[in-house]
Amino acid sequence: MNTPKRTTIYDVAAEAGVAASTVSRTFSNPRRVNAATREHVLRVAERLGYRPNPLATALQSGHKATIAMLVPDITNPHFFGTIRGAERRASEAGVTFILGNTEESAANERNQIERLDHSVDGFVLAASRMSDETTVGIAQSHNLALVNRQVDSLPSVVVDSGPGSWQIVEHLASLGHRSIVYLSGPHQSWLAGERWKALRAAAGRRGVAVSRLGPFPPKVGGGGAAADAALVSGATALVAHNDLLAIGVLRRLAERGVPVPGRVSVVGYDDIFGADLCVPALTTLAGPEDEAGRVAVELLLRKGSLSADHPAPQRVVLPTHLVIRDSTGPVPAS
Amino acid sequence: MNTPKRTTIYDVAAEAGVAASTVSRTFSNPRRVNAATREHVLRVAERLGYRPNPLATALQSGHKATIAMLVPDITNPHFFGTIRGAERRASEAGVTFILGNTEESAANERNQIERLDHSVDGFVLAASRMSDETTVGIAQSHNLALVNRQVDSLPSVVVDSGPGSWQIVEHLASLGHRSIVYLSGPHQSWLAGERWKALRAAAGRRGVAVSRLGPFPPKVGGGGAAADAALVSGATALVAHNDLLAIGVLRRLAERGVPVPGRVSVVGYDDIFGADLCVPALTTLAGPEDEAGRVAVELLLRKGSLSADHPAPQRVVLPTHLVIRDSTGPVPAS
DNA sequence: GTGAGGATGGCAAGCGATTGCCAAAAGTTG
DNA sequence: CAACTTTTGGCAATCGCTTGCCATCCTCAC
Repeated sequence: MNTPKRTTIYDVAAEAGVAASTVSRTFSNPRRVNAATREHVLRVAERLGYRPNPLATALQSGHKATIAMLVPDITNPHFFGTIRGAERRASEAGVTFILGNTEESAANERNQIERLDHSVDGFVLAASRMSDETTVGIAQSHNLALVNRQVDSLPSVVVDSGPGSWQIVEHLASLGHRSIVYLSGPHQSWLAGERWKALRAAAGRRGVAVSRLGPFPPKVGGGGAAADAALVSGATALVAHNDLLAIGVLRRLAERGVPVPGRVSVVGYDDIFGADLCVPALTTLAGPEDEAGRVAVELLLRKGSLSADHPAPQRVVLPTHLVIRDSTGPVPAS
Repeated sequence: MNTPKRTTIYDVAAEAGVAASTVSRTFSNPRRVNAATREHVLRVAERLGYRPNPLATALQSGHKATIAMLVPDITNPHFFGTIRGAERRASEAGVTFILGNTEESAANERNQIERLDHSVDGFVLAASRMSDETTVGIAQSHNLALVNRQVDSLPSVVVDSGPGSWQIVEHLASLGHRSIVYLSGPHQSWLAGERWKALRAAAGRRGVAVSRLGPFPPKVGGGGAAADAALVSGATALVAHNDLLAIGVLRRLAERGVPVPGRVSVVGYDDIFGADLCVPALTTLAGPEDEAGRVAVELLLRKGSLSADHPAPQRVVLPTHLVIRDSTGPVPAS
């Protein structure tokens, strides 16, 4: 509010009897100044309570020490792991962390990027809703790291749905299920597409029938319609696009008196907080979401210091594992 | 990465045939420039894809259009609601939102404030761990809005534990409980203290015995020790410092074969996601956490434009309500 | 026709750092 | 001791925008 005139390099310089440039170098390029002088300047700076002004630094040098993470829906617990991991890594690196919500809209996503453009060194885009072309276009002039999305050779980290989906199918098949229904999430979601593709492929190889219903809103509330639709399909195993939806399905099934896993088995994706609290506890594909956040930031930071000898941007794939709880069981005898 | 030379007011000025100051005013103080000129400048700016650089603006004018929110533990679902609300409100106001984790440490909190000092217009401090004195000190030179903490007359918003705790006691008493145990959270937590005080007062007025155990870590993992300790106390009703702890307690109780609410009743605070998923579903004191986040940001923004005619900084208290689910029931006959 | 006053645009001085360039000082070498 | 290289510190320009102050130019009233 009241600005008590923060101390600047000039104040320090005057007090220490050196030029401002020397003070600046003391902080930004210490080896450029004599050890004795440096010590002295540091001492004076300390005494005066000097703090470099990141804005001024950024304006001149372009180095902002700030990154932004954009998520489609900050409400969705699924993202909290990723947010957490990203914030942690950023904080460790002394980089300030901006969080933005894109409300599931590609346009909104673009806008935020525009807005923040000048203020950050790069963006972590979680489950981006933008098209491949748009993304590539933006990557031309911005540092990007994608989470749960792959576009060309842009740096990305995904929690692997391929093997995971295979595990799900394997698990269900080994319980005797011959027919699976996939309750899909939003169609603009790349991840939703990947999960479906992987699931279908796995089912094909295992000789299990699989069909897709939806899209359903990936929230608990979406579970009602999803469960009802699944029930008429006659499938004995339901795989939901994510845990939220799965929990909603479980709830609806309970309402309708359909025993789980007695009559149908239910599987989710993500292993969010709460997946082991519901009844029956949810069998779900767990992935290292925190890790995904960390790695994404890592990629961004690394890219910043990219030079000729550095390897090209990377695609990281993180392993998943199936957490088997109580919502899956042997196929009913009938 | 590669900087494609962003367009500046000078580019726009040159192209439009006016001075840079005119371009600047067109954006920052439109009424200061002739309507026709303004239109023209806007058109040119649009065509050139000009975006004001917030850093330069902030450096000169001091107006950063950015706020930071600091939470003690980004891992705790309790804060999700508040974070969400705050981000939303900030976004609505066109203010960028920085999120920081303080790892439950007052020192860390101070550091972050120092670091971000130059970059933001103000801070939302959620469940701050800093002492009253420190907080007041910082408030001298920084814009603060407190969530779930009250210090002097600093702007704050709290989810009211007083009436809430009263409701809890009332509910339990009406079920016949005569003896309550409070399973407390971290002692540095202001909120923990408030809850205990309110609970004790309410119990006193209602003639119910109440005692405090703990502190326990306010996480699911803390529930084990808490449940065990509570059991030996012989109380029939347990009130946990928050839902995480309550859920942990529920879990431990189940392990030990203690029927809930058959033998003991359990109540939590916060109504986090998952509170209605566990078995038995948790009776808990729900508060408008999102709202708290919104209001905190609101207070901050309002304070920014504080002038003589404005009212003094405010203390907002948000109402709670008790959500009665399945973890509370009549006191056992024995 | 003249002067007052408001509207409008431009000039230039910052905001607080970074950094290329230069010169003085110090260190090396034969 | 001369000639040269390396260190070290200072000068001043610059990043992109804001804003106080001044000069015009219009309007309007008398």
